[in-house]
Amino acid sequence: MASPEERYNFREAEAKWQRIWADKDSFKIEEPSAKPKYYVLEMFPYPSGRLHMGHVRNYTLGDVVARHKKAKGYNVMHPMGWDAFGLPAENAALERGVHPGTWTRQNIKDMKAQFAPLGLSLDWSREVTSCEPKYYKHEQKMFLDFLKAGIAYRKESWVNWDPVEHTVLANEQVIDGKGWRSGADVEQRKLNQWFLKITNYAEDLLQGIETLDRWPDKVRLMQRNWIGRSEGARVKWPLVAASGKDTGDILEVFTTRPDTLFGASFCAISAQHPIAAKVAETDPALGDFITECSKGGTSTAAIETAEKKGYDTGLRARHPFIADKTVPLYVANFVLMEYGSGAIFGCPAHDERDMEFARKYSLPVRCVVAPAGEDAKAFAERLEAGNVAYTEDGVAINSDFLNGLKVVEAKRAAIQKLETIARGTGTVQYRLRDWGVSRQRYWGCPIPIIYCQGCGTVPVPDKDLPVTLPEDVTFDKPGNPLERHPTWKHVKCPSCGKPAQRETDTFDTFFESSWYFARFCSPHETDKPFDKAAVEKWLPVDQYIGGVEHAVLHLLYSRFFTRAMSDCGYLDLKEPFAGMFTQGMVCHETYRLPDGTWLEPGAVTKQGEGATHNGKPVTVGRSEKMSKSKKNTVDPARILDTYGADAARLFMLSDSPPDRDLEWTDAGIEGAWRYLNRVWRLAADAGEIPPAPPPPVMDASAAAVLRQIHRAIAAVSDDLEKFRFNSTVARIRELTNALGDMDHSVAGGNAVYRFGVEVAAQLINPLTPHIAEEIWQTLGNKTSLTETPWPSYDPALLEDDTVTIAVQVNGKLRGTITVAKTADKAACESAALDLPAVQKQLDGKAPKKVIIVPGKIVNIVAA
RNA sequence: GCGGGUAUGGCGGAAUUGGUAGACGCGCCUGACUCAAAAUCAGGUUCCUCUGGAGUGGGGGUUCGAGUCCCUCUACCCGCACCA
Repeated sequence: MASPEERYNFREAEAKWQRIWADKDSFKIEEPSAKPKYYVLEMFPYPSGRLHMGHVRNYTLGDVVARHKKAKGYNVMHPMGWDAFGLPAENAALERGVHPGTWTRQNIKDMKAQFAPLGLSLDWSREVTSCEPKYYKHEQKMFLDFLKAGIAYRKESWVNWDPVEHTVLANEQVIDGKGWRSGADVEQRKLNQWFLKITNYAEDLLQGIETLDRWPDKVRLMQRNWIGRSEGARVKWPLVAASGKDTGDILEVFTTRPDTLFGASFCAISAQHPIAAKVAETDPALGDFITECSKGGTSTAAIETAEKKGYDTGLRARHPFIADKTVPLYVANFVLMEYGSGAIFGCPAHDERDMEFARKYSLPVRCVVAPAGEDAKAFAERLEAGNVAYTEDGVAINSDFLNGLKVVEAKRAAIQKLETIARGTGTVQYRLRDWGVSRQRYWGCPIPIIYCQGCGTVPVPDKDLPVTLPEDVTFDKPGNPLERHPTWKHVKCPSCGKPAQRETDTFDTFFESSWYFARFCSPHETDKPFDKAAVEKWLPVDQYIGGVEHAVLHLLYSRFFTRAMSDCGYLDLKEPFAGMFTQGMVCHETYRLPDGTWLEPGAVTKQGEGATHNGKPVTVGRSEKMSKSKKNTVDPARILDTYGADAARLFMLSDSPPDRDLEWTDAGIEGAWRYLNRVWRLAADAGEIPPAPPPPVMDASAAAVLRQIHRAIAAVSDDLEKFRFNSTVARIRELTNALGDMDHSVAGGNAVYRFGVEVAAQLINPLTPHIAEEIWQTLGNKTSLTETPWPSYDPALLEDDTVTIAVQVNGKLRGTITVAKTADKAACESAALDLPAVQKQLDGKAPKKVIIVPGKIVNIVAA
């Protein structure tokens, strides 16, 4: 038995319980089981080789859920694996000459070892590694099924091209329009690439969001906006050459504001639009402009923040409604080829961007919508003279047959007319684009396609799957190693037998993460990706947890993939994640020397207000996301070694709400560590008390603590369900504070105290499982907390008979009264009016009005 | 540029439907124990011009009553389709 003075030995205890859990297979699912299933999943990590605090936070959150649900009587599945394909492995190969496979597999080994001391309730027997053929072969098959089902197709699309390195760059590798390594101006190039038809599912993905009631509203909103459904019209504008003759081309423009067609003053097309290319053939200056637009990368952010520029093609476009009216056609750098038809019409009076463009190129501004009830003529004059567009609701003016209609009605009428005169149609447009899955990289899943001169695009036959990556590749030359491998890409055409070539592109790594949650349900299946029955039993994931940075892409791709897999007969499900939780980042203060170099936290000595490094003053910067570049990282291994897993977990859970950013502080982890020792001393005391039920008659103080214990169970249970882990910790601390303060010598004192410590161990178990088990054992329990049901509370013990309520005069607090819970309004009022502070405020006058909310407040309104 | 979010003591945060702002903790202060330190324990800690007043990023509004609802402004953070 530990003496109260002895400090808690986390090293011994944590290793001991981790061994016991492993020996007993405590975290495997029960099979068979009558219990309801619960699937807890954290986003599987990219094996960078170093576990960082963001991982620790993510997996701790999941572990709390998993352990709590297990105690609540669920059959819990909590797997882990590796998102093992990706760019960093190729960068390592390039920079250090290590093979991506060697590097990745070593990292997995290292990281798995770093996981162990965290004490997570993971079932490692389900581990999956996405870079292994036994995993990725299934997605090659899926892709071929998608191809058959018309979900996969090939088309040309634009990429960031580094002219020096001769490689395609990721957007993050394009910095200010230049390649990150070469520094050369990045160009946009067209390549043939594979796409998945996620746009076919746009409406269903949008509708599905409504069913995701256990997702954060902000994520649902972001997905809705990403899909970006908008109703509008496609409008046809026949083009007219400078000579006044029709060219025969018809420009198709998408607009959400067909009601403003009468205010059109120009049309604009993307620099990548076919018409732009055609005009450029005879106009070298336009060619230069297009080249200029192609510099700076493909990212939407870069395109939309660039200065708005246009080039007048000299062509004009025929207005659909006004006979003989034409507007100039520009090529503009802000028009996206990927959205709508790659062409817009500009109505400067009612669109900010068009207004800016019109002022820059001296184009007319014609007001065609005025706010209802205002003098339309005066409003129009003001608007046309100014630089601010009017984008609000209103009534059509200067618009022929639309005049007098409200915006919504005018849109409808305009579309109807367009359709009648065959100059356009009403359509629904989505911002969502098809998912480009081709990557010109080595370290990814090979796309199982063969190109034959005679037969064209030929899928690799099932019997030849998987197409595995060759291991003997070199990274000494720029470009994709698969492309220049001596033999790998040269194969016989499966259909005609003549020499043919493999597709050398690999899949986007989002491909692997779009179905791994299903693979976890039957990870050892060899001839199919997963067993249908297993997937039907375990999916959807009941609680998915990960960073908010994945709020759109990964989650949307997974939702799409689940639908696509269902359509190909793999399963029968639409939504893979029933519950979603997005955690915040882990941040730390930053430190810099006067010369601007970043310093690691360990290199900085803090003294009072200031900080120094080897005697030199250090600037303490604000807290930012932990990153290698700013050197503000804290190594979890060091923390675990110094304070143990429980302290690290407790601090991460207690300091901030899980969905917000967490600031890592040394003081915080120290505080958590001290608390664990305090709890440990309580437990040591309680261990001395023989178990006994509380006596029927006990002292009022002991009875009050007993009520508090029951309140703690209720509050903690509720907080855990709602992901309020920081207040969970606060509630548990309140409980242990009360236990520490209570007088054991009163009637029932010992029994209540012992019961309180037992409950505290159970409540804290999901958060700090090692010390909880140790306490549980100290109290003489023979079973593990992993097999112990969650404590229940007696609702009758949750509340006191009396309640203290606030008394306000004119909304300002002047005192409190303590009344019986059942006290009526009259009793509350007279008690409140009796307060000396209230008397003073009233100054002898009668109150004008008294508002009484029983159990809450009395507010006296004085004259 | 577009989309999403956040703002409360010296610090992290709490306040679940509009009802006692600052729970719980960190830090700090005072005291006890100690030769001393650490650890531990007890007490205190929103601010101010302090018998009162102010106060939840700034300004305005609704209400008996606003951190919470509405309008407006500011600052910071995240995502933007080839990082994962």
